[in-house]
Amino acid sequence: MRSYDQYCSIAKALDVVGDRWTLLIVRELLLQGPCRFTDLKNGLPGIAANLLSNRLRELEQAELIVREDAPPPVATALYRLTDAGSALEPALKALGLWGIRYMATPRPEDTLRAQWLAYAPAWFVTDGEPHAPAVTIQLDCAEVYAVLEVGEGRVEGRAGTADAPDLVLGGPPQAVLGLLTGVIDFATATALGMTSRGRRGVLDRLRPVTATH
Amino acid sequence: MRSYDQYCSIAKALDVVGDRWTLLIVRELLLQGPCRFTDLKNGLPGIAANLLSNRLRELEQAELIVREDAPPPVATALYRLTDAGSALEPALKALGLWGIRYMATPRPEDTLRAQWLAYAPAWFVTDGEPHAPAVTIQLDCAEVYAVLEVGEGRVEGRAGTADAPDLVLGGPPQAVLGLLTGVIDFATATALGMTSRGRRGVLDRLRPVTATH
DNA sequence: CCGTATCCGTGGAGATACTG
DNA sequence: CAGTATCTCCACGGATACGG
Repeated sequence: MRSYDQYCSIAKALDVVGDRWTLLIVRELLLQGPCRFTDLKNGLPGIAANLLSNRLRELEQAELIVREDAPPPVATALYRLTDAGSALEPALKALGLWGIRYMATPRPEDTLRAQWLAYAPAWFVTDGEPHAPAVTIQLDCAEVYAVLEVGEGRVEGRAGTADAPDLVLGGPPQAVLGLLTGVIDFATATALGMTSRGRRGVLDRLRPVTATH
Repeated sequence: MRSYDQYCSIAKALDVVGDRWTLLIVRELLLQGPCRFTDLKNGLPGIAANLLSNRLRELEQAELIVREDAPPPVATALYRLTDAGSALEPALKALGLWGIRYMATPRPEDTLRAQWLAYAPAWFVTDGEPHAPAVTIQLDCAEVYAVLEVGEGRVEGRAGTADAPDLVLGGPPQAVLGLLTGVIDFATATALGMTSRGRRGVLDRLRPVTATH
């Protein structure tokens, strides 16, 4: 990216990560941990292979990622965030928190990945009853599965399924995530097609994070 | 900007503000308040007039800014952030905090504006002695003037000059801002050409903000 | 299978000149 | 002063082919 040539830390940050796709690559590495080229390509639907290749080289030169050889069983290169790269997490969180306002309107052409289903509640919702027993919520949106573990004041998310979840939410992603992030209520989510099975009362302990100015 | 078509709030945010120059336009409106076209052009050295024009139209369509007629004395259009536009402030702060790491290396071609000199301490530094009397620091970097008011736990910045500052810092911007944001110490700043006049002890009450993960 | 390199069509970015 | 019009050029996106 051409430099803005401005002595301003925002402009400097954008000089490094302002290119198209760059921040989304960092997002994937934050959510998934060290990735192979193909993992990244799968997590970034729409990116061209040559562009991903270019971006990874640029990120490596900027020392936001390192490329390293994976241990024996994999035998391929892994891309991993450096400390400087990981330090982008607060910026991505702030941007993602702002972007929630655009998650309410459904778009059929939008793709979905399990890790995105998991990170939104984990980043933008807290556990309002830290002393209550931990609970597990299973999310199932359009064949994409994620698990939320709620307890000790935190909400943690991961892709995949749980054995005995306390609550299972299914249906359109915008209904499930809208409910979890607090932009719509239970009745509205249900009207949008959300299904729920189990202890829906556990939803009451979730508290949406609000922006800190 | 072409949409990423991903159901992810970060991607959605970048769909709206990921275009080149867009976030910097928001930065100027946050720092300067409502602006005329020319104010923005001056605050964004390097932008082409047509591109600024395009971006303003896009921002207006996205309802991040409103274009309104200024009161009689000015008789021209003013661009003002909406609530949704102002809500980008935490994201810009997080990005700017991350970008501070690139402020240490001097680049002769970088431009500087007084409002950038003012916002960095105001956003990234706090007053560590909230009960001490308020003090005023004058910054003078390359003919660019800004004032910091430190007191009651806060640091506020503005472009311009002060009558009787407690401390005056001058010299290369990277020395002055590097010192204020805590990336270098007083001796190093002095070695880089920073000059100081007045009560340098007031610097001890400044506390750099660290990223909140 | 993993990743890179090349070619090409399209659109956005940037510079300049011009107009109300 | 506040933009608009026009032009060139490069980045992006997509497809394909190639090297390890």
